[in-house]
Amino acid sequence: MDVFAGFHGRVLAAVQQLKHDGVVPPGASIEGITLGSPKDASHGDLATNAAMVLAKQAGLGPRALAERIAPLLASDPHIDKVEIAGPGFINLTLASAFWPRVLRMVLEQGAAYGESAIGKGKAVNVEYVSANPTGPMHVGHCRGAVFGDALANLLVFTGFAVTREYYVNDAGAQVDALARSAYLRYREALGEDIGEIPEGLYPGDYLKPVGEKLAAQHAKELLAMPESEWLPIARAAALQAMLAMIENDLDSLGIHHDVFFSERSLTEGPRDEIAETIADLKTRGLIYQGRLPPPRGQIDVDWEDREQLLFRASEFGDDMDRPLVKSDGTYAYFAGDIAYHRDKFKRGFKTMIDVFGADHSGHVKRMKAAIAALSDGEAELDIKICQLVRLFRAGEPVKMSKRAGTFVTLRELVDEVGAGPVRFMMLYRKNDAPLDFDFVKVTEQSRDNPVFYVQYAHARASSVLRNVRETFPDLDLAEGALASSDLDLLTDEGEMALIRRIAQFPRVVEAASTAHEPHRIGFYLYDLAGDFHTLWNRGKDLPQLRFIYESDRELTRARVALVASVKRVLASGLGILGVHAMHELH
RNA sequence: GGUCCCGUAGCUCAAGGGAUAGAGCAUCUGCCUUCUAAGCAGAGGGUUGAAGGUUCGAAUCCUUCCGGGACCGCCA
Repeated sequence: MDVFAGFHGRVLAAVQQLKHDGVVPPGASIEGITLGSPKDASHGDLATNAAMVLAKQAGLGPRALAERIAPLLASDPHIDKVEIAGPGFINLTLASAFWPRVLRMVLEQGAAYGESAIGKGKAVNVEYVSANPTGPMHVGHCRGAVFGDALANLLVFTGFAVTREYYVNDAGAQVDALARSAYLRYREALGEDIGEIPEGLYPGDYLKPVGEKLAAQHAKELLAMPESEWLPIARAAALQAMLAMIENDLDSLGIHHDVFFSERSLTEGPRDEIAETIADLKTRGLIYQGRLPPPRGQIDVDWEDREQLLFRASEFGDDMDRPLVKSDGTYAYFAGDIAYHRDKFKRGFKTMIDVFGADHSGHVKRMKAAIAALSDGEAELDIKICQLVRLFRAGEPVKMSKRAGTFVTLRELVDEVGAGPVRFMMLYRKNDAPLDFDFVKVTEQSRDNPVFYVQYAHARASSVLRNVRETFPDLDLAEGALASSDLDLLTDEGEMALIRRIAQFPRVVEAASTAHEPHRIGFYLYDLAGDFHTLWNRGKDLPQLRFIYESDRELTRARVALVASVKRVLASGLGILGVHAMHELH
């Protein structure tokens, strides 16, 4: 629950009153009226743009209209001062008695503080990771995985019914290549010298256990079979092992999906869902046989101009129509992806979020086109593209090459710096901006390292709560008990700044959720940690500002309540990011 | 050639269409030996790539250009 929510209603009520009084036309649109916290503290605690938004419609100057609104707000007992400023802002200064309510709310609600009901229980499908099951996960997958997971957490926190989903690309040529690679390892396990793994197959050692398992299960049976018979067996075994490995990698980051959706199941299930999808599109008149122009500006010797089955994606904003069937007669990947999203829609998801890597940016328009076509515009698809991650070690780029085998896996990353730092850093950047990840920096104990800085604040708060027991052993430190402290005793500017910051948390959460931008939580936590550290440091020079103030038990109790609130919000925010809050640093 | 993303302080990046565009690092100036903990406080630093447009109001939305990155039937 946002502590400021009531004030927004107050502003709207004032506008309603003015409509009643004939100052503002009854039909005036109140869209765009906001109530927010000004950046500059001298502008008060809250500010609304109502007068500026309505000025034109009311035929009054913004400031003149503000003069009419202001008295209506001033009557609120929680509002101490109403000022008109700048081009027509109405700035509200809240009564000092208001602020203790914030902390009381935090302490009474505990883990629920900051939760929101804006999701209204709406079903949202978040698809993320969806790495090809052909090997271990590498760093490139990591960002999308963490992003999708944190976004899902954020949506849950704001009242959505979230399903976390992984689309398993277990159909197509690369999975057959995987199967052949596993088959080679099987022969190797039987004692055969297989030599070098041929080009186009997967050379990694991680397939050796699959070969050994096949050998143990089937002995030499598979050797006698034609490829058409052993391939499905090898494929199934390899896929199972790869998925287990991927789930294990994801587990090391605390990531767990609700649904693993098999691409293969679209055509090998009870019905051919891709054929159904194409038929569906056909009845909508969106499928035709035609030719595509060759790609311009690049030489493609393999280009073959041919009639093919096309989806009219261009009618829904895509740049051109898209083929659904390959020249060999099998479905193109896109056809399966449409069928998959159609399946999501049929399962009741009207809001879908796909988290893609930068290399999939070209798919955004066509996927949105497909969703619009299949749902008659009823479903909404947001696609979040995570840009590349560049690895550094103490400022030096880490060279990676898939061929040279110097590729950094997700597992290596987590093993070296830990899941928490990996998650936090992957989220400490907007998704559509590239991200630099420095192995050394994330483990540094400095203000420059936000992971440390935020964790340190939480550990420090925990430390205060431990230490206060020595001075006041009888203080009840439970949040519910601290809520009844005399919070009016908190009057220092540093304390007030902290309370105001804490009061922002619910709005930051809602804004981050609405924008699908979990990074905002990370930046908020950094700011909150900064306010807390600053106040702590002032206690060095001014002992009367210390949280634990031996000569005043009640004041200490109020300050401990503040510290407990900071700790709670830090923990909640870290929880959304999926980072475990530390009680001690080591 | 096209599509998408990015361009903000010296560097790395924030900023729900809102007021004087903010942090950290670096630089400069002071202070300091701890309520177990990263030392602390302050200062300077900007034509938000450029030019138009929409708006009461633009870093944010639209158009064009410049620069950087990703991608560009029949791979998934």
